[in-house]
Amino acid sequence: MFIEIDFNSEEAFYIQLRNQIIIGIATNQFREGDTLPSVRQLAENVGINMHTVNKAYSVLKQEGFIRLDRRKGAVIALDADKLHAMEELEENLRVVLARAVCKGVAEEEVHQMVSEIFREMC
Amino acid sequence: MFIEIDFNSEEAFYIQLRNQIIIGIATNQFREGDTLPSVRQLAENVGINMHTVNKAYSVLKQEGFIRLDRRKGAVIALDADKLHAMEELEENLRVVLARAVCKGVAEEEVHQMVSEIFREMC
DNA sequence: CAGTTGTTATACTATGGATATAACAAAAGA
DNA sequence: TCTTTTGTTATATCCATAGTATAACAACTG
Repeated sequence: MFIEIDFNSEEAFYIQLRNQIIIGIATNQFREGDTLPSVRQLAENVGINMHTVNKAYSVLKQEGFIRLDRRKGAVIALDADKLHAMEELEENLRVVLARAVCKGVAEEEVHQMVSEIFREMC
Repeated sequence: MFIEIDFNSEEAFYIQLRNQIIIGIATNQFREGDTLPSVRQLAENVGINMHTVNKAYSVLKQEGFIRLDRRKGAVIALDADKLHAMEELEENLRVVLARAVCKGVAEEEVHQMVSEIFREMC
């Protein structure tokens, strides 16, 4: 799995890391039980500070995507709190879709895009 | 149209304003040509500073949702750059859906949610 | 034993969010 | 004409966050 930082992006480094890892899990490049690189290792690989990686991992733990093990490090472990995930999804979709609707994107086009993205996942 | 600030939210005030106005446009509470409240007026109504509202309006202009007129103020005016909107939508959906997929949300459930949200818009 | 792990603590810089005043030209209303 | 309101611009300040830099410690690994 390739993780890399876009240093020109306005998105915070730890958010970029978080999102890429979540997409990695969704696309099955990381699976339940797999171990992520150590904070020092990943930090060196992508060229950022150790604490920034640590923050990304902390957020991922707090959001229920990984478990932080003293001996194994960061392990993929999903909490599967589906109700909470659905609520969060709806809030996010409402904003994201509103932006698209204003610019003339049709419902059918959204459904197609959703199907296409799901084809890459699971 | 009710615009209000959640002072406990972690989201920046100007982002909250931006999102609510965009949703307002998408749900037809604001229509092309309608005028938004003046920066001073809206600032007083929702209880925040004038410059924060000004920033929200600047972002909305830069993103192609309103036009800032010397005489009329902030006027709803969509640039309808659909190609750009589609690209942005796909990027956003990829992250948002990945989070949901990890927590066990099924494709069919997403389609239903999209349809439901579209029912509130247009 | 040496090296690596996660973890915690502290300190510093830079940036961004939010506020507070202030001022100005242009437009609107009386 | 006078006053008010408009958008706009310019400073300045305060605080939180992002990112980096060292450092140290206990626990696990080889």
